[in-house]
Amino acid sequence: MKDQLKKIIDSTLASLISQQRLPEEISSIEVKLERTKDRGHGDFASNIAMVLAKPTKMNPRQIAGLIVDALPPHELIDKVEIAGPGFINFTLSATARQQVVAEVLKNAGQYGLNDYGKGHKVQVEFVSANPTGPLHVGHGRGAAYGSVVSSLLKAVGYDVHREYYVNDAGRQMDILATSVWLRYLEKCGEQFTFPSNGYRGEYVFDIAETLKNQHGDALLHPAAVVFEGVPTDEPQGGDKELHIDGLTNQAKKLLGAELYRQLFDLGLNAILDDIRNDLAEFGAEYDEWFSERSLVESGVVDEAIEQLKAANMLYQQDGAWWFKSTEFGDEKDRVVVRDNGQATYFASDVAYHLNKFQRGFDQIIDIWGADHHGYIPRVKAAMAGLQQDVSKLKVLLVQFAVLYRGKEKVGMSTRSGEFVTLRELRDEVGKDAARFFYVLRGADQHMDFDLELAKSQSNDNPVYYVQYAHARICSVFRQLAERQLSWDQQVGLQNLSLLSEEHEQALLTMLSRYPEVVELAAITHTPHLLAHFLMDLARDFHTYYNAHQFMIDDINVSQARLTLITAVRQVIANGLGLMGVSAPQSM
RNA sequence: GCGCCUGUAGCUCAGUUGGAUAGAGUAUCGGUUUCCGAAACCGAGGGUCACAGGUUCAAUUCCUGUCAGGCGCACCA
Repeated sequence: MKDQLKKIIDSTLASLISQQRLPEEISSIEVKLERTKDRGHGDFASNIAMVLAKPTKMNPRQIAGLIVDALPPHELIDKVEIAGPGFINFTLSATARQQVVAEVLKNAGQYGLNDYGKGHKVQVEFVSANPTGPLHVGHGRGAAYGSVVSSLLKAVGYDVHREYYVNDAGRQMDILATSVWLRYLEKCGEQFTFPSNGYRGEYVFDIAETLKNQHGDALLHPAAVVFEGVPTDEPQGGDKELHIDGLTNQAKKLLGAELYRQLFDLGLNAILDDIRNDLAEFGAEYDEWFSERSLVESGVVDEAIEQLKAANMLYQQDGAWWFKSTEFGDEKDRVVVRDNGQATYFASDVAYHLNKFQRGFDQIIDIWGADHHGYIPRVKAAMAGLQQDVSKLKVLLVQFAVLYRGKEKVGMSTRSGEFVTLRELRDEVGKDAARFFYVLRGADQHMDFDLELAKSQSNDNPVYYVQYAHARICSVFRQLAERQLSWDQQVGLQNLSLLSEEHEQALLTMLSRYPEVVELAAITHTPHLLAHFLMDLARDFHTYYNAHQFMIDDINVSQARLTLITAVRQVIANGLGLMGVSAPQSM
């Protein structure tokens, strides 16, 4: 609808230019057409006359008059008016307004989709939490946001590849393996103080239990031997990092490479399986789980480092290899290989991103927690240094959700084991409410997540409001059957002109706005626009429901109304579907 | 100290990338059911859009500065 109107304006402008009534150079100016906020201003408004005022040195209202006079009569347009400082307001014809109903019903589940991004491959990486423990509610926001952004991009025609980057290499995983081993030793009867920097969560005990069941005493070493020569822990006046690293080295030495790997993999797989399962149940689907270790072990990380060296992007200092990221606007240069010869996390991230570029995506979207924002310049710098087109890489930051329990702020730390897991949240609030709640706010908005509110099955939760609208419409049709009445779509479509109530007009407008909302939400990566649209649509429906009846004696009006609400139900279902939220028949 | 994000109704947040009289939910107060689901609807009050400048036909929106909050500034991930 909007596109059709735009074309009409464009061609009118073109003809005015060819008649030399408007100067040539304005042809590059893009016509902007917006939905009006106020029904009194018609359906669409264009500010084109005001934009043209300056370059043409003419009065905006005068230009508007020129355009309006040149506008050919069109069946879609009922009325064109000049208003305010020079807005051109378009009011659609009744036929134009009604045609959306047939369109919705014809396209059904496809209504709202388009091929804006057709032929473009886009990769979306999200969550990518370290597999050192279960996902917590902080990850939930990234999961909900990432999966809805992916769905939206798919809806507007992109070829979307959803990916989870598994950090299954590196020091944190060693610490997890060490933690599991120590809990195992405890279960074998050894006594010692658990390291302050180890993972203390309940799940570590579970994995240790499995380890004991599978391997018996095979990994048992006396505590005295294990702790021999290990630097003291922080509470004893030492350094917690050196302490835990020392224990990891002991594990590797005492167990040997083979057994250590088995221990390591047991922890990794247990947690990764849990994360996979958790995300699947949360409705966050992935096309690929990309292993960091595979990059390391296949030599891709070393290759990337060599490429940087070859490009003269590295230099050696204090025994470490540094990347000249300051040359690309970063605050300081970054270490790629430590003085102990180990590659940093950054090194494998460079390799991973290089790999993404090499896979030929037109767009690469990274969705990160806001705490990683300092990372953006160095990753972009590395890609620039490796001659990649950095404009393809877009990093979207998801701000933190600050947890509250009523008025009480809830602290979170994976290490200490004190956190609310995503699974707990899902168990108590349900997938639908959790997803809707997360996506309700813009990603760059700091969000207050009140667990009490989300857990309470109260009506404060907006998802019920939208779902209820859907269920209510389903209920109307159940009533219809009960009363042994029928609905004939064709009769309804033929009588749409009888939908003259203001509430009905408002619903027609909402239905036709839906594709515009989906497209905008997709392109700007702002799924909350869709959530808000659905709440608005649900509100318009509830208002309509309370004001008018659908099963009435006037058959033609009745059929038209039933047809209208069928279209409303379809759009709600489509929108909720994109959000990964169910559209229940009853609730 | 530097960088990123944020500041809009008592509270939680929208505001169509610069448009017309700044909107919802919630809370408060008042109303609605012999009628398809009251998890709903209708109405009322509630604002110096943090503050000060600037850009222009037009600024909550863009720029600069100040103030306040969150996050980040490792040879950690």
